[in-house]
Amino acid sequence: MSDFKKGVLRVVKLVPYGKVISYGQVALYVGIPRAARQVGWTLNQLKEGEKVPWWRVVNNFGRISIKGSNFSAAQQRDLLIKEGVEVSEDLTFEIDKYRFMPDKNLIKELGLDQNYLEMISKHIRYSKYFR
DNA sequence: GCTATGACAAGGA
DNA sequence: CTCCTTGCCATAG
Repeated sequence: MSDFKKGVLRVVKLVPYGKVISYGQVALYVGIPRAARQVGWTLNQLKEGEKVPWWRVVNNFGRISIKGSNFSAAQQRDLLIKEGVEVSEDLTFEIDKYRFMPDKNLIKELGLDQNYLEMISKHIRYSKYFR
């Protein structure tokens, strides 16, 4: 398995019950800031046995954007609602209310190198989800 | 090694 | 708000 895929699975597993994370955020924590599309691609490859809470991964605008997959948007909505996320019929919700924000320790555990973190801190667009 | 393909993101019309 | 365009980059073939 590629490092990228391993990283994605690892990050997604960190997201707790009732919280969500965006594709871009996952990419950020894996260490490749603009690989959001690949995160979606990776989740699409999931096999049944892998215990990964894929339904907690959503797009950055508070919308379920799953397409052409083993799973459907309706399924994802049901799973999220079951965890207390109030998803409307049009598949949107208040992402700020449910977004997973790792604390400093957790970020440290991700093992991202210092240069990367420093680089991110200079880009407002990406530093938003590190605190 | 090269091309096409996305469960994306952001900005503009 | 909704569409459209561009940038993006790990895989599959």
